[in-house]
Amino acid sequence: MDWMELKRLEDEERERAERANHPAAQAGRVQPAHDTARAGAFGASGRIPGLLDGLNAPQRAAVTHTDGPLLILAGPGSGKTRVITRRIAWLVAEAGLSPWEVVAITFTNKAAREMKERVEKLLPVSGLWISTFHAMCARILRREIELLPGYTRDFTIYDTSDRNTLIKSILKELNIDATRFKPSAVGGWISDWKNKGYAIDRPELDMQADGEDDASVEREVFVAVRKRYEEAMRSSNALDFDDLLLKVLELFEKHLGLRDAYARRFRHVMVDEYQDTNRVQYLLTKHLASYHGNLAVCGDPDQSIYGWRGADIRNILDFEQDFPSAKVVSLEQNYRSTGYILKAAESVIRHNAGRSGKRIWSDKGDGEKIAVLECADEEDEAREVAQQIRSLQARGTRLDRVAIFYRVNFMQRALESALRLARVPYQIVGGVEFYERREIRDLIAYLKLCVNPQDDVAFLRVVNTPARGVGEKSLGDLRNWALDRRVPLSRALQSDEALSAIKGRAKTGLLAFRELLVALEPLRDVDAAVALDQVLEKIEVERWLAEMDDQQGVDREANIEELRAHAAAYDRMAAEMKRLIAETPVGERGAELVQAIATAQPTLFTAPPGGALAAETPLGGLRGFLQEIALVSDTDAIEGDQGKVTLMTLHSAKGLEYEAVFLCGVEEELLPHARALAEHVGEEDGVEEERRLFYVGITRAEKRLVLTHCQQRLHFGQTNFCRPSRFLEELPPEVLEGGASTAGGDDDALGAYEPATKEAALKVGDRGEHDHFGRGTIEQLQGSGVNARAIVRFPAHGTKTLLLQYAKLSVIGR
DNA sequence: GGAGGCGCGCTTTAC
DNA sequence: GCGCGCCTCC
Repeated sequence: MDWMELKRLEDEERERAERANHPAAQAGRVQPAHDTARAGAFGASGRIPGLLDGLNAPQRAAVTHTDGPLLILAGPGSGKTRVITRRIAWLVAEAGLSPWEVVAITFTNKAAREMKERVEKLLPVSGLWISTFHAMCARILRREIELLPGYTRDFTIYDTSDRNTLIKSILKELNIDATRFKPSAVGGWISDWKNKGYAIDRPELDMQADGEDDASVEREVFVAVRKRYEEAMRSSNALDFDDLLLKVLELFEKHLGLRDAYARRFRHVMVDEYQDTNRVQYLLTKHLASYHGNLAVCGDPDQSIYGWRGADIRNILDFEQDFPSAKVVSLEQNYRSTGYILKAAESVIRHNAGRSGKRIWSDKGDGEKIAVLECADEEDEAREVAQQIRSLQARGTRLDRVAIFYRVNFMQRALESALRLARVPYQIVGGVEFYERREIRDLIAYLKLCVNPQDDVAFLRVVNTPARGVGEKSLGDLRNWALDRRVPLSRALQSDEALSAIKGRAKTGLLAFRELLVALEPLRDVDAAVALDQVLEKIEVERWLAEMDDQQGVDREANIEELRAHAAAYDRMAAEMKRLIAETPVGERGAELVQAIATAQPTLFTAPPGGALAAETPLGGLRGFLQEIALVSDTDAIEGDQGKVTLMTLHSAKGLEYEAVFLCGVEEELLPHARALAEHVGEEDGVEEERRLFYVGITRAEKRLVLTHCQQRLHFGQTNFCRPSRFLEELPPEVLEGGASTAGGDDDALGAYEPATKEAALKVGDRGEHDHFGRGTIEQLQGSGVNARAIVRFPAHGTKTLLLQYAKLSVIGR
């Protein structure tokens, strides 16, 4: 019997088992007393009172729609999370679904965690399957990947820098000039290519499909590297982020029985932030919903900001064509921001073409006007922001309700030092990550080797860390031996033949490392903290630290300590979850439900103890810890109530809200970013995505919004002049504070700047023309410099105060 | 084979 | 302005 046939049989068997275990098929077996599985774990409605309380009409419609496809167009602050969580609760309590029949996909782990908590607050259930695409796929793969040749369930996950390291060595191996073809760029090509799902359905496609000019050298490089990359990944038993999704897609397409098993299991599929899904995610979603057809997606085309990593806004725009029977619900009422902020957001986003004309509105008052601050340079900007935050704090705003956003990470530096100087506590999202630090990466490489010795990237990282006298030369020999046979380095290391050519110190070192690897082997099945301690002991930490000591020795020790704490915390969490599941505290969790889950446990998703609850069972142990840290997103670490201001990029800000928001660097070339303005980017596409980014930033603010821009900024240690962003001109003057920084009372250097020249050219009584308001007469002139304002009466729109610096007001006559 | 010094290039955005 | 990579010297 050949292999494929064997797999088919397995799939069919799986399918049969699934069918047999389907709640519908065994209702009688589950709970004779209550018809639990069908009628709802909580019986008649009324068990969960008030599920619809406080919802507006469209929100209710979204919550109660239970059959067929559903598109929820959710403007910012429209209570989307509320709708999703209530909807999940509704499906379980009213529509009779079991929790494990619902899968909800969120954009970050943090969102998943919060959503799960909120649902569990509404009704005492467990076993909900709420996670990110990546976490979900990792979990499916831990179970199913051995259906794909060459992989085992002990696979490691490579992050972007692991990927680049591997590509770098491949470039070297293929004699390709790594200065001309940067590993990160080549890695980016590969990632783009994968995100589009070409590997599945159009394997022959190469980067030509990206619309790149088909400069043949580049294409050759791409094709050659990609091939080697895939080989090396398989030999290392490693998957990159894109693979996590792609391999599941591959499994689903090659093994329809498996696909169907999952699709049948998930009677309802929900995807949040649907506007930012890429093609692979789209295909996965379709597979998951292929059996029951109950797909609910939620998103906002105006907040699509991940085009650059393959997100395809058409997924959401074309949903109705895609699912002609779809019900569409628009959530337009905003519960987050005050009027001026919303008005600003709306008039900005209006400048994008091809929108659906969705509006957002609020019944809150106008609120505070938006401040636009012009600053001398990035230090001045940072100081100003820090000062304003202090005064907000003095007026009673909690610091954890304040955020600072910026377009690019490097802007964080100036802000950080100003905050430190002003003694404003802060936390930074992303940027220089804890897990990026050298000693941490080294230790993680060791841990990865425990579980998956085939991992060549990890092997190469630590084979000579701490120093064992293994240099380039001897390592080269080993690598060639391994390469010739297409085996992992750890295998080569086991072979005396491979080592035969190596002599002296290097040989001693390699033999020592070989022994070390053997000693690490038993650690694959222990708890994370135990494994880490063992590794630390075996590599002789003190010596290692001493060796690394480049006047930061103390820091490193603290970092290692922190890693230990993380590992121990993970172990505790996993143990606690497993205990909970094993003991299933009946009282709080809904007795029938838990029983039903335990009995109706389908064959999927790891078995006992705990039945279907295993859907949320952490993998546990070292493997689980490694998976967890591979998939944490930057925003997952945000602390909510620590009395700290939060700093992050605009991209990280999606989905969050703060009482006060400072958006820095609202300048041409920064926002919109120069790259988005480059000729080869579809000019409009680029700017429109930047505008959406700006829109996302604005709409995070509840009450207070401050936009800053500088006259000059330090770039690569060079001073560059900056112009205010074109987006500022798109803000209606009436939502802007007239007096900029003077409003707070703690005014400083602003008045000292060179006055703008515009007001000199205007006189009361002049006739002017404005982009939005048309022609009008100037009634009054106030302020000077950046604060110069004109009060203009427009016959069509009434009297407006225009901040001359931004208003497109031209004089047409006196 | 390892350590220290110099020079280059870099900055989108991230799971 | 900094980090990484390459080069040189021990």
